[in-house]
Amino acid sequence: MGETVKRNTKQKSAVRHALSEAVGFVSAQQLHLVLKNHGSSVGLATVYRALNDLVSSGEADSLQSADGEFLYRDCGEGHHHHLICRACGQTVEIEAEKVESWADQVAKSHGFSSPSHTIDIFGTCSSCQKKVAK
Amino acid sequence: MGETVKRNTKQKSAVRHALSEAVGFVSAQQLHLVLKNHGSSVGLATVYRALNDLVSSGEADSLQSADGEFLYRDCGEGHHHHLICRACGQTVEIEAEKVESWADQVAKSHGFSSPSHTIDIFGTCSSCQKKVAK
DNA sequence: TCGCTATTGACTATCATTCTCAATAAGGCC
DNA sequence: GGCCTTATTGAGAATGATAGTCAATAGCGA
Repeated sequence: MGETVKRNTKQKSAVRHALSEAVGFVSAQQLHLVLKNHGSSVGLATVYRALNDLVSSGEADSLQSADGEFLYRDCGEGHHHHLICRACGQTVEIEAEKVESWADQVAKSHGFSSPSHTIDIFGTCSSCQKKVAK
Repeated sequence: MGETVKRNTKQKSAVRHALSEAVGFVSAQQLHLVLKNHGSSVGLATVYRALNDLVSSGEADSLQSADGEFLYRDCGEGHHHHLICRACGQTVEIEAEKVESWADQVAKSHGFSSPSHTIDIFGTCSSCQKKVAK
């Protein structure tokens, strides 16, 4: 059974860095574009692979947008949730300890083990409200 | 400005009915298969259209599975959330009034309007736990 | 530096979902 | 009931995100 030894490559660091620079959530495609525009000609497939690695190692966070696209975000700081503007994509990090424990309790009370959850709030941020109101 | 007048068609009713028969969440593709097997040769595109209509009219609920597929469920009874088994797909409906209002409050306190949210809990149900343990 | 092999990148494959458009049929009107 | 307008359908093709393939490349331990 081979434990694959991870290697650090320029490409992976490039993706990691681009992700840390990005504001809010970005798609793999967006990241790929950004990297191209900055000279790093990283392959699209590599961006996907790097992002998946980052997510499974807990360095990044992922969620699905309303139309099913996967979005990623830099996230060293443990588990948390997001409040996302539907219009401009601005993201606010949310503390949700109560909800966390609620979710775990609900799962346990129904006999479900190893619970995880998806909790995200969407809305229109104040500046986007103004734009619409204009 | 054209208000498109909706028509009731066999196909739409067929989808509605198939959805109401289905247990838990089903994908559009699954529904399409079921309909085919039952003789109704409804087009796949039509299933998608019907499901979208049902969702926007509030007759159905939709969520995204972990791999980005859209799943649908019959749902006349207003807003609620789900506890879903990762292994077998079994679904439990959850009351979450507290969490609802928490989500709305969080949104408002950050100046976000017209809040909506995505709250789903995933876990392994007791019978699937047994299977694995075997 | 050498060698092994994880990783890359260009391409292709997959798969869900949406679009196109001619043909069909729902439902109001007579 | 029959007619007419037009929403809806269905088959297939288009789209678009993500995953797989495989030869070539490049980490990194020795």
